[in-house]
Amino acid sequence: MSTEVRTRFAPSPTGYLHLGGLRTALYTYLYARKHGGKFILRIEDTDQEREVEGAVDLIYKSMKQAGLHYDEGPDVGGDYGPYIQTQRRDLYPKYAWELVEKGGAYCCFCTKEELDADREAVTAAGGTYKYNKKCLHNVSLEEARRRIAAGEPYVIRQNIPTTGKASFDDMLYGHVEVDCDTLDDNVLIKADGLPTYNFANVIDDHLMGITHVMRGTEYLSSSPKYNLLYEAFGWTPPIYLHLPPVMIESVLRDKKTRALILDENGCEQKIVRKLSKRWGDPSFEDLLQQGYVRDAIVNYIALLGWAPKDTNEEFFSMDDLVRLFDANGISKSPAIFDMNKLTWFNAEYIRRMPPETYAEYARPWLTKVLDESRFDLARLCELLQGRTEIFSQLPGMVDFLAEMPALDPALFTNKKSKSTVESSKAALAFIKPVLEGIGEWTEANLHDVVMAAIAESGMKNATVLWPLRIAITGRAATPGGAFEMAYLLGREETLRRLNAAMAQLSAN
RNA sequence: GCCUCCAUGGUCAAGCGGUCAAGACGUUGCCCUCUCAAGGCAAAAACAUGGGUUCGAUUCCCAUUGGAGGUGCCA
Repeated sequence: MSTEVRTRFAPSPTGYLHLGGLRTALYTYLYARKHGGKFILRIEDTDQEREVEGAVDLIYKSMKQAGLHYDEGPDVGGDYGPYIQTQRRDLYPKYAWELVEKGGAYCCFCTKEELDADREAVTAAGGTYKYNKKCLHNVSLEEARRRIAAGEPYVIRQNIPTTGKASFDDMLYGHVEVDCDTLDDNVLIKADGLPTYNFANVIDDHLMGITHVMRGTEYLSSSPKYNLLYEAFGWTPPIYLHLPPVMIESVLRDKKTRALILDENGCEQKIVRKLSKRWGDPSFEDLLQQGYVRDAIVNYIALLGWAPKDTNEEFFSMDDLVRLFDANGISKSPAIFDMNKLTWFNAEYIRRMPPETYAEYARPWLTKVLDESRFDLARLCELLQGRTEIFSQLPGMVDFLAEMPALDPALFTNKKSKSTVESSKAALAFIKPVLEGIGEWTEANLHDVVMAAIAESGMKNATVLWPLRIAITGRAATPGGAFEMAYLLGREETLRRLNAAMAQLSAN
C-alpha cells in the first residue's frame, strides 16, 4: 500500500507567525511538495486561555503571504475536517475512553491544589516530580463512572508503564529512547473536556492521515509517549522530523524594566535566546512591513539551519527549494538568526528585481517624503535600486531632496577630494556661472559642460564636484553624484541651494 | 536536580577515516570612483577539552565542559 505523503503545520493561535514557526511551516510545505503530497493547516486551539483574538486570521494571512499554500485547512476545506481542534472537541473523549477501557489511560479526580502541594514537596526535596498514579490504584472504573455521573470534575491521564522503555525514530535524530519510569502520566483530557496537545496531536494526526510530522524539538522528549499512545490504539505512528529552534543573539535585559543588565565590568552581556515577540524580535509580518521582500525572507529562512547538498548556490526560489529540499541537510543544533545576512539577501533580491518591480515597491516609501510632481521618480528609482537594502530606509535617503538640510560647513573638508572650506569657496564660485550657463538642464548636459569646464581649469574633478554636491544636498552620502542630484533638484532649486551655501560660507 | 538531544571561524554552513578544513554574511585592507553603494582583489578568523579505537582522527566510541529542549489540566 503506497500512501500519499501528508504533512501538516499545526500552530496555536497565540499571536503572530514568528520566524521559527515560518521555518517549520516552510520545511513542512517543502517536504509535501517535494514528494507530491498534501500540505495541511490545522489550528491547535485547545488552550482557551492563551488564545489571542484575531490570531487565526493572522495565520491564514501570513501563510498566504509567505506563499505556503495549503491543500486542506479551516478556510479552504478538505475531506478530513474540521481543521480547528475546538471544533473537533466531541471526538477526543471517545478515543480517551477507548483507551481507558484498554488500560492505557485512567480517570483522575485529584485536584490541582493536591497535585501542586505534592509537586512542591517533591521538588523542594530535590526530587523529580511524577504523578503517583493514586487514582489508578484507588479508584475503580465503576467508581469513576459513578463519580463522573454525580458531576465530579475529573481528567483522563495516560497510564504509562512503570518499567521498560519507550522510543521513537526520527528522520533527523535517529532512534530516541527513554526509560518509562522517567515519564509522567500526562493529562490527556482536561477538566474542561478539551484534550491536551499530548492527546489531540496523536488523534488528529492519525485521523487526518498525516504521514510525516514536522515540529520543533520541544516535542522530542515527549514523542516516545506519543508512540505509546499509538501502540495502545494499535495505530501506525507517523514518521517524525523534529526541528531545532531558531535563536537570536541579544543583550541581557531585566525582564520587567527592560533595562540592560551589565556584568561586573560594566559591559553588556550577550545572550542567545529563542526568538520572541516579547523582546521585540521581528515576526514575518514585521519584516514585510519594514520593507523586506517575501522571497528574500523565505530564501534566508530556508537556509537557516539547512543547506542543500552539492552546491554553494544560495539563491533559491520556492520551486528551487521544493526541488532541492532534503531532510538530511537539516542541522541538528539551534541556528542563530542573523539580521545582517537577511538584509544582505534582501539587498540582493532588490538589485535583481526588474526596474518596474523596484519602482512599485519603492514608490509608496518615496512619496512619504517627496512630492511626486516635483521629482523624476523614475530616475530616482534607477539611482536608488542598487543602494537599497530595506525599503524602509528610503525616506531617510531622499528626504534632503524635498528640503535642504542645515548645512554643516565641516562637510566641505574632505581629504580624498583634497577639498577644504577655502577650496570649496573657490570651487563653488567657479562652478556657479558654469551651471548658470547650461541651456537644457539634463544630466548629460550637466555632465558634459561641467566636466569640460573643470578640465579646462586644470582642477581635479573631486575638488569641484565634492563641494558642489555638498552645497546642494547638505549630505555626506547621497544616492548619486553631483550631476544626478543637480538634475533631480532642477535648475532653479540647485542654483538656489548653491547661492545659499556660498552665502553661508562667506558669512563665516 | 533528573531526562532527551546537540557541538567546524563572530554568524549560517560544506565535510560523512587520509583535505594546505569549502563557500556565504560580517570584519579589515587595497583598487575603482564626483559621495555613498555596487563591483574587483586580498587578509584575519574554526574542528570545545581529555581519553580511547585505528597505520592514521574534525570524522567512530567514552567522559568532561558548553549549549538547546523537556520535566504543566501550555502548545
